[in-house]
Amino acid sequence: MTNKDLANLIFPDVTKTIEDYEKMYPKRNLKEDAVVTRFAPSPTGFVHMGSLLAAFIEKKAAFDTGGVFFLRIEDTDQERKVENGIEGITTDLKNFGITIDEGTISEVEEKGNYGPYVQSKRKEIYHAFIKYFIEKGMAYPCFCSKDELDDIRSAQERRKDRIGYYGRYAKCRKIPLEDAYDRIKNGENFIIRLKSPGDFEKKIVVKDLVKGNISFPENDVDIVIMKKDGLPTYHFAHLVDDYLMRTTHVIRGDEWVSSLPVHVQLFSMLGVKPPKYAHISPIMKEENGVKRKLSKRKDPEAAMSYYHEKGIPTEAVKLYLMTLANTNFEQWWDANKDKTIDNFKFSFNKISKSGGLFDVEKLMNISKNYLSRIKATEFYDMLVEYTKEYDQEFYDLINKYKDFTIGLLNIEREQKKPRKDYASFSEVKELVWYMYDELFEKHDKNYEFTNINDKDEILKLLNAYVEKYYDENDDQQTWFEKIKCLSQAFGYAREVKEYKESPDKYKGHVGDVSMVIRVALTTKSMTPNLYDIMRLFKKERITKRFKELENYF
RNA sequence: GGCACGUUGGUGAAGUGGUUUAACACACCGCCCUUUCACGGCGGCAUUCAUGGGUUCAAAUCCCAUACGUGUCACCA
Repeated sequence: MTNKDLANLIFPDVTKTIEDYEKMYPKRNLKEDAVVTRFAPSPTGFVHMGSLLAAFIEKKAAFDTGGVFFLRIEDTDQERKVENGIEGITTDLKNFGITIDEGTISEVEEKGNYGPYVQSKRKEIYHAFIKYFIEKGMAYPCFCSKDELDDIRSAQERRKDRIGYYGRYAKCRKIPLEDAYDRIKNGENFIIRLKSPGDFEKKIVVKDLVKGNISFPENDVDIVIMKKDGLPTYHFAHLVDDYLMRTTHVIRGDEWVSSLPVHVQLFSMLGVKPPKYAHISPIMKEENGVKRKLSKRKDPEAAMSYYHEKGIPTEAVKLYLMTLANTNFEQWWDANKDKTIDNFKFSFNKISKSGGLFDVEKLMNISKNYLSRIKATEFYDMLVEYTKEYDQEFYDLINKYKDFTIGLLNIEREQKKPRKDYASFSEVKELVWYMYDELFEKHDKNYEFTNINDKDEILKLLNAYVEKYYDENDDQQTWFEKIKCLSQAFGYAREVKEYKESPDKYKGHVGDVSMVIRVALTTKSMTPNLYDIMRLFKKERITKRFKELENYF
């Protein structure tokens, strides 16, 4: 009786060897420093912001080095599986603009030469590897029931011993080959465990690209590598898949760091080089003074759809994730205002070691910056997309007045320091409603007059202005010069300075007069550049607004 | 409880033994300003890097201990 006999009994149908698979999936033909990464989620629903950050980093690392980024579905836990789970992942990635080079593309399709990319379809590959482990005496069947395992655990707790199936507690490890053979032959239930060669007293040092060198005791736990349903556990699937798919960098959440001793052990038992590891910290959220992991269930901002509905451009979310991914990105972006994320070189050692708080405020600020830097036409196109889905009325308006809207969005945009009005598409309408007559008519109006608020004075000023001064063809300088003249004619100072020097001589100053015009047209005391607004309005609408004010009084 | 990692302002953080009287950004506060792009401008905001000890001429940076936080210890990933 040999290990081989046992292996053949357990896997009578496995014909391919691991060498066959190594040949089927050869080392990728890429540049020396090209990085091969993978996003490997379980199909349990939408993609969480933390996973998205990982996917984003994985994509970026591969993109920067001319490598490959692929999507693998980890569905070895058949119980957690969710209906259309794969679809949820692929569409979330697509909506977020992360394209995959290889892997699963829908519930039923995939592309690339290293598949299948869905773990439940790789059973026979895993079996070949598990068979190999058994043949080599590196794994063995375990017949322990749930109750027996519980007993072991409570014994360990009682003795204040380490928890786990190892050393003298690993009782199935000692079952003679013949006995194991017979029990399996008799149809007894079993799973496969790793025969760990590790020694807990010895230390190993594992290099992590984010956390640096981490030292652990060697793993001596005989972990389960194949479950009762015949599917491998995460650890074993990780070994087989990332070896065969030739992954160079495993980027994942830091809940995996404590498994590192198991993983490096697995790779060394197979006799192959492990990938490089980068463990990223989770995104945190603060609530009632307590920090906790951003939760898929409790926090709406963990889902992509949240940003989509709010009309926060995906590019802004990406920029924010980039600042979380590489702490030096923000400064780089500030110094390279015309560049995009693609121009930025990602580096592993600039990933933050500890988990940062998810700061929506900061995200909004980044969004403002982003939206202020793009072309008005780009902004317009995205606004059309957004309103099409969420605001039919505004959608119709901006389509009807396309050039006008673009002109409006372009106010104070093409300059060194563009105006930063908008953080999201959902707030545009509330900021510019007064620009559209259709919205202006039905909107609640609260004219925010300030220093000059006498009804008659206001109407006199406005009348004189349209009749004697305003000309829609004036350039900005002439236009303002005329307001100064108007001010002078009504006893207001031409310059603010003059007024400040001798306030008794004047009723106010040119700023006060400008304000009257601004408020009369828009009802608001704070608007973008008044000259530009008036250019867009033209004389007709200006007179109309002034008239409406008369009725309002 | 074992193992591992982390701890710089309200927040994200720079910083890797001396140019740090701790960068930058967000938030906050003050002042100015309504044609200086006011969703701006200027200024302020940690005598101190969790705490205590040690090494050193010199420490946020190195070492030790303590506290706190996080992860993990499944036939879940």
